[in-house]
Amino acid sequence: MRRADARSNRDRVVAAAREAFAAAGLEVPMREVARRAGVGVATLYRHFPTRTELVATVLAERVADCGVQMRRALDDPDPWRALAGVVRVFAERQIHDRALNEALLGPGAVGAAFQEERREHAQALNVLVVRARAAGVLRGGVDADDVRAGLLAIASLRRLPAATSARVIGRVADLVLAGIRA
Amino acid sequence: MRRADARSNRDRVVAAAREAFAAAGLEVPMREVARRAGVGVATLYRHFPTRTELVATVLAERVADCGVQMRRALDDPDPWRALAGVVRVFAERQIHDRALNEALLGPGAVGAAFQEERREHAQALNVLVVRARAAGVLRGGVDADDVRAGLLAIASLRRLPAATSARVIGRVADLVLAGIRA
DNA sequence: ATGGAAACGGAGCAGGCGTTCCGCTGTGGG
DNA sequence: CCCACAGCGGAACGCCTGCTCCGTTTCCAT
Repeated sequence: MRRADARSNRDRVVAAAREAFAAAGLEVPMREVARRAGVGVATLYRHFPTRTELVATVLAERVADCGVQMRRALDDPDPWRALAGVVRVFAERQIHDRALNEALLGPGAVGAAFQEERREHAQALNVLVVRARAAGVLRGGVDADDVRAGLLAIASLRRLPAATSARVIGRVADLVLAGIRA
Repeated sequence: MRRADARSNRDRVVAAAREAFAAAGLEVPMREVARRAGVGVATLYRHFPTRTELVATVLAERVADCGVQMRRALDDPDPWRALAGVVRVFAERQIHDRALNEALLGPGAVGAAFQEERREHAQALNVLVVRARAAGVLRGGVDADDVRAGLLAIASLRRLPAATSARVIGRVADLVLAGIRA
C-alpha cells in the first residue's frame, strides 16, 4: 500500500478545507477545496466519499477546541469571569471562523454528528450558570437558556458582511453580558 | 391593451411570492413562485424581468410597514416604551417573516434598493435613543449602534430551525433590552 | 363575430453544483 | 531495476437554478 502520497494528500485536503470553510463558509464547492489543496476532485472524494463527511471531519477539530475552552472555564474560580470568558471566547471565534457558526446553525445533518459534544458543552454551561447565580452575579430570572440564546445570537451574526460583523459581534457580546449581569 | 388578466396575474404573482418568501425565505425558486401563483414562468418574468426585482417588490411592502411602526414609536411620549416597543415589534416580525431578515442581512444587491428607507429608520432610531438617554433610562455608554447591533442579532436568529427560533428570539430580545436599560 | 396584438405556458439554454468514471501515472515491494 | 496496481486528474453525468424563445391562447376594439 502506497500510503506516503495518499496520506499527504488527505492532509492537504483537510487543511485546504479548514481554511476555505473558515474564510468563506461551509458552502465552498468541492472543486474549490480540491483546487486549493492542489489535487483533483476524485482524490478528494476518495478520502471523503461525500461532502458531509469532509465537513464533519473539519468541524470535529473545531468542536474539540471548544471543549478545551469549556474545561478551562470550569477551572476558573471566579464564576463571573468564567462565564463572561466563555461568551467572549465564543464571540472571538465566530469572528475568525465562519464554519463554526454553521455547525451550530446549520440544519440537522451537519450539527447532528456532534450531539454528544453539544450535550457536554450544554452541561458545562449549566454548571457555569449555576455557579454564577449562586455567587449572585446574575440578574434575577436569567437561566442557562438565556445564555445559550445569547450565544446563538452571537453565532448568527457571522453571516453579516465581513466588514461589519466583527464590530457588531463585539457589541452584541457586551450587550449579552450586560443583559445577564446583576 | 388587455390589462384585466395581466394585472390580475401580476397581483397573484406578488401574493404568491410574499407568502413563499415569508414562509421559506428569499431563496424560493422562481418556478416555485410561478407554480404557487398558478402561472407559467414566462408570465412571472414578463412582470418581473429579474429575480431581484420580484424580491425588491415584495420587500418594499415590508419595509414600508416598518416605517409605519417607526413613526408610531416616535409619537410615543414615553422614551423607554418607544424604544423597547421598536425592539419587540422588530423581534415579533422576524418570527413571522423570514424574508424581512434577509432584506437586512442579505449581501448587497437586495438591501441596496432600500438605502433611503434604511437611513430614515436609522435616523428615527437615533432620535429614540437620544430621547431615552436624555430620560436616563439607558445604561451608561449605550449608543444607537448598540441598539442596532442588538436588532441585527435578533434578525440573524431567524435562520435557526423554526421550532426553536421563536423562543430564542424572544429571549434575546429581552436580553438586549436588559442590556441597554439603566 | 372576428381579426390581430397582447399575454400566456412550458420546453429549452447556459451555468453551477455534488458525485462518478476511466485511462493514465508514479510508487515501492520483489 | 521493474512492472502491478494503488492512486491520480479531469472529463462527464444528472440535477437544479435563473432566464429566454416561440407556438398557442385569449381578450378586446371593431
